[in-house]
Amino acid sequence: MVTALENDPDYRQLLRDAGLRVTPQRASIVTILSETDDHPNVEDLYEKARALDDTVSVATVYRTMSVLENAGLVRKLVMDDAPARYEMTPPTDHDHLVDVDSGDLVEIPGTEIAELMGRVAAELGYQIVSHHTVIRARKT
Amino acid sequence: MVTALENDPDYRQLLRDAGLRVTPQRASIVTILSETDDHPNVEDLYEKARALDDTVSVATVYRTMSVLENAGLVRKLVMDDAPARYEMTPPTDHDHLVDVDSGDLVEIPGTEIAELMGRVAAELGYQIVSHHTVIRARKT
DNA sequence: CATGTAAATGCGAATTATTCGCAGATGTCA
DNA sequence: TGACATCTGCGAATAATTCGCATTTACATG
Repeated sequence: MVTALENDPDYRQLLRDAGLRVTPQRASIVTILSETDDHPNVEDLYEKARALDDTVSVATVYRTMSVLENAGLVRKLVMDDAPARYEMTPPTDHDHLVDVDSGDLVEIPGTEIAELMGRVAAELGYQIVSHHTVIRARKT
Repeated sequence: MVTALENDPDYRQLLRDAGLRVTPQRASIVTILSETDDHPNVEDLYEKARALDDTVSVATVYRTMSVLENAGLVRKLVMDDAPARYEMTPPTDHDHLVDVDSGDLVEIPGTEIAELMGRVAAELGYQIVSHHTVIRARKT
């Protein structure tokens, strides 16, 4: 069930804090993205957003995701052979594992990976902006 | 300088061992990929392959990379916002770091990351098929 | 609240990377 | 030396994403 937009001042504020205008389209998209547990691609978002607000266009979904990614509110997950998926930037970092047989996307909990990467980047004289790991694996 | 194809039975054997036919196009492409230190995309490969053998077509470069990737001879590096790049599957594993300012692609040496991922995947009941990490970072 | 203005939107066309279909060429193996 | 499955080039087709532009709209300011 999707919460009525009027009851979600949170997301509106999130947008404002990022210096972005709060449009109904953006509100719908962010609401959907916040309330889902999976990692939708643009098509998913477009369809669900349309159900809330039938003025949303695909182009706007793309533009919104780009803008949100830039603002650091959203993370883009680039897949090997499928359209990109998105998730709200998670409070606790995690990486992803794709089940090559079923296509499932599993979150890898914990910060071990992130910590190691930070250390490794530091050794090379770099500071991490973002990192993205996708493991392709098969159930044992 | 590019070594004459006739002097590179290595790559030809590599293809045969993978059950693939050795065509001049594939030989050119594999030679180029083996002798380069950077991580070319299809366009790079196409241009360089043309210099060796002007019958090579883009479609064949794509097909060859796909076939080589499937055979595990080549690794595809999926970038966020640019065409995929390729490298020969390295004897010692490594991951990649993109300098967000210059666009440079730096190899991360060592097996620490790979080991950690193997462990983490195992904990989730999976066995790694491949993993791919791209760190986006900025010089400190 | 009226309103000027930059920012955002929808639409469809354009781009970009990649794949496909097919007819002809060519490795490989008997 | 065939036979034939595999490859190839070509150009057309797809799929994902971006762009151009005319119109609308959020929102700061008076």
